[in-house]
Amino acid sequence: MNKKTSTPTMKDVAREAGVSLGTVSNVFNGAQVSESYKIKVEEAARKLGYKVNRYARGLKTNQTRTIAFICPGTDHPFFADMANYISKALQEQGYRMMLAVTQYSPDMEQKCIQMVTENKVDGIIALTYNPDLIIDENLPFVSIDRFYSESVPCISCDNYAGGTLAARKLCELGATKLLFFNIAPAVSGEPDKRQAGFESWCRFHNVPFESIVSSDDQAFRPFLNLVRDRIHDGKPDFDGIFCNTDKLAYVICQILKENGISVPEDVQVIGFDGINMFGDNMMPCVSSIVQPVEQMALQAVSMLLSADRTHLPTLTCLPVRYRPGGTTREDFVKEYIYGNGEKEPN
Amino acid sequence: MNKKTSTPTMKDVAREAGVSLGTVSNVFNGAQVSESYKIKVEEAARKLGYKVNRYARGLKTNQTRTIAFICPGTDHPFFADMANYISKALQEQGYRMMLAVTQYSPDMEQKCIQMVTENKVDGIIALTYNPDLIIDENLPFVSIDRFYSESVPCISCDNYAGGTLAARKLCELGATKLLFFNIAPAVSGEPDKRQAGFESWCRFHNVPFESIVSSDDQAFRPFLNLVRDRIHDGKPDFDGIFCNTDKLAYVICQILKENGISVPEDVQVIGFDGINMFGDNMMPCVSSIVQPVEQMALQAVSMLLSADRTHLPTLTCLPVRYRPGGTTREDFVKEYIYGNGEKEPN
DNA sequence: TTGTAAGCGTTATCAC
DNA sequence: GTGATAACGCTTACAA
Repeated sequence: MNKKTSTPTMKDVAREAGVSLGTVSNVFNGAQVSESYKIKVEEAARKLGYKVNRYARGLKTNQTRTIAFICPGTDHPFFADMANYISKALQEQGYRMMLAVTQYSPDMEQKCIQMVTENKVDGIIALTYNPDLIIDENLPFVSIDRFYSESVPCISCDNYAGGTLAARKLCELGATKLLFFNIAPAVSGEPDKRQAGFESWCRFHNVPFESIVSSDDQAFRPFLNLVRDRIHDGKPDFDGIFCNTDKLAYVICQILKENGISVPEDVQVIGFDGINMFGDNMMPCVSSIVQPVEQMALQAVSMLLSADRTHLPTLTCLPVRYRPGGTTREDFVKEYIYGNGEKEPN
Repeated sequence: MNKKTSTPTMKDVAREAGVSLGTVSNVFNGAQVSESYKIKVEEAARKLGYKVNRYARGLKTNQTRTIAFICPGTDHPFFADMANYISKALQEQGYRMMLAVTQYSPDMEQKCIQMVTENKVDGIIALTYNPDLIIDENLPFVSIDRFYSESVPCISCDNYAGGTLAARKLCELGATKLLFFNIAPAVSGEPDKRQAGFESWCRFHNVPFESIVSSDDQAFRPFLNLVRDRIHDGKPDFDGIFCNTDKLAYVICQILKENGISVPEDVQVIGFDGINMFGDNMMPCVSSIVQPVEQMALQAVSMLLSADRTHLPTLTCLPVRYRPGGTTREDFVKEYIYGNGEKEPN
């Protein structure tokens, strides 16, 4: 019985194989080692069940092949998807992902950065709301949806174009009097551009519109009241709504229906995000401008891991697309019922 | 200019404070240190911006205060919620969470275990499907929804009771001819008990029922065909369906509606999981038996971190509850529209 | 109390 | 090519 009952180390492997410690290290790091020694070492390692200790390695090499993803929480599908794609991309490149959730608390955001820094991650991808976040210049950092400074690359979808697209789509589908709905965010960020894009398109094309932004603490109630005020003789005085998020769009649809208005017959609604009901990329909950979450994740990872980080773009906007989801007047084929894209023979 | 441009170490703090290395360590570990020295050290640390290097600490102490959560992917809301609650619970206890996604691949599951083991996590919480998973007896492990062996505690909701509850609810709400729908899982697990509970209740109460389990590769198509076969003169020969998951329930509702059947008027549908549309615990997508995800997460964490792990229960089943979600005949108040539980004055 | 020094499991720099 | 040996930044006896 060995004196060591715990996990075997390189030393143990070296002893077992009858070679030196350095040789064992060379084998596992792909350095020049004669075939016979290599085999001896590999056999000894297998026999002992040796696993590299990445903490020891990290201490020595000063890189851990671990990156942190900081976000408010994976309860929201957008963050959940982002976490999923980032994690997948990292694993494929031999990296690990640490997940830190902040619940929208600015303090927690800073604490999470501190936490993962102590943990010697090689970089951070963060989706944060604290405008005064202190970011270590020496630690690779990529921000999603929020611009911090020239030295922190920011990834987002093309929010402005998304707003434009929403307005255009609504009009193409027959809407003539538009509304923009949003719940005011606590701090400004890239998503604010959705409204700007929407309004700009409407102005340019002389489409009448109105923007309603409620305060955060009022939740959805103001929209309920507004919708009711705008209904005369059972008909609303608007016929198209662009909501800043799918969640808001979903609730608005509920409100409309509860007030006797048909969606999409009377009023068409487009949201933003492209949320899928069960995360399988096939069941939209509303018609929406969908964010390219996977591309954003891949881009964030690639920029974070990029060898030369001195010439990174300050802001990267990835293209959005429109997807019907039943709240606009449009063929909306439920492919998930009928099978692989084949349309139901009727 | 210091020769060291990188992050300061305890040595730097010691030099700056004019004390020894051991004293600095004692300060940060709450050991007995005279007040004057303590202050000197803390000031030096602040001045230098010292942060503990957890890799060095972990190497020495053999514990990293990091645990791994392994699951198929956070794209599905159930896993996403689980990841969120586990992460939250861990952070509150000063632990970090590593997220590893497997995409339902048995190989990946094993690889992820290897990966996080190399990373010296203090424990693993896993939601896996590989029945032959090799689990290191020395590393604390808690399994969710799958029983492995006496030495691996398994957490799940009370699936059997959930099946029973679904059957009972459907009947209480007026259904008389029931159906159970499921897509056959690749491997058996705790969730299989849902069907058993459902059928047992029906038998005991002499309620006619039928169970339809389609094979995985057929997706939803078999259910579409079946529903159509069962409609005679526009009326189905069943009036209540219990689906093994919310996702299936959601699709079934779509299928029913597309075939001219009203939900919940003609047919009532109950799913399983308790998925919330935007992760905010208030927007159900179907009537459902809801899993106590937060309690399961807390339980998993507490059992994993438990000081005495020799007397842990083999299987822990947490209670489920029924929640109306619009697909059963029942008051379903959309609280998120009208405000904090106050019902709309009518 | 405070300082000194050994050692955690690696990698890396040397001689050989 | 291979084998000693010195770090990496920390904790922890043990000595002072």
